[in-house]
Amino acid sequence: MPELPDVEVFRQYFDSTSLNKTVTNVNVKNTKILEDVSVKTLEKRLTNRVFTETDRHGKNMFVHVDDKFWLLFHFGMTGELKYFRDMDEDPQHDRLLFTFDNGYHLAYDCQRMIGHVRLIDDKDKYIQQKELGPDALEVNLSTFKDIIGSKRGGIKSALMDQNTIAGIGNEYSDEILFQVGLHPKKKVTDLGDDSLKEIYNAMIEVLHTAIDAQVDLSQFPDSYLLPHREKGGTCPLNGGKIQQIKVIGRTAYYCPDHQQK
DNA sequence: AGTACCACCTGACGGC
DNA sequence: TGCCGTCAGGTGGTAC
Repeated sequence: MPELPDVEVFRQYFDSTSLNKTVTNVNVKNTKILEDVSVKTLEKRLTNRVFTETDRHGKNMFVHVDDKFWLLFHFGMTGELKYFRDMDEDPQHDRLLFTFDNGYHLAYDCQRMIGHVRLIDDKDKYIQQKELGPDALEVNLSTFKDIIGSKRGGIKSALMDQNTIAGIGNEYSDEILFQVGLHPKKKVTDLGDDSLKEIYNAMIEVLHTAIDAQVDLSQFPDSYLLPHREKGGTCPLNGGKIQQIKVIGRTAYYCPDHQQK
């Protein structure tokens, strides 16, 4: 599901396909994905414009339009981008389609329509208004220890809280805790300085590794949980059976043999 | 402040 | 074969 590494790969994909071309047509195929903007306004403000650069904060992708304002993509659970020429390649759940002056198209495909698109004038102000925490790949160790260390609940919920650190969701929080050998429900207050530092290092390592692998699970290291994160999965470290538990309403996967409370 | 639970939304899957 | 309940999970709202 689109978490920080996925969104970063989408951003790189967007950069390599859709920058510096004039948008000749904007086609909103399902209005449910629009947030605080009408079809008319979106079409009017994007037609005949150029996407000039991109940025990302957590799971949010920002696209600068004529260096003036921003188009925000949030991918929800099932969002993705596809760039193509012939309309027979138009993906099944295309909700928003751009056409460029070279005849190619960019589709925002979102099966479950939990993602959304909106226009933003001031990106930093938007991040502030949403009260998002620092981006997981931008935050430094000292800030990480301060903000995670001040939490009272479990470590998994702290890592997934976008207002604490932005970018980590259910799957990557499982991977990070797997790498450091901590139980998902371990209380943050029971963690020492060294543990927080280990979690921080694992977070950076896991996120970079996933981006380098272009989030292709078959390219992940053998020692990673994610390729084995399923019912009946086997721990790649000790052959133990991967367990599932509910943590703040999410299904957490972990290896009980080496991830203890 | 943290957690529990619900809603949004579609499609896959298991049970009968 | 086909219908139904459940689940996936990012986000946001409400209740405790």
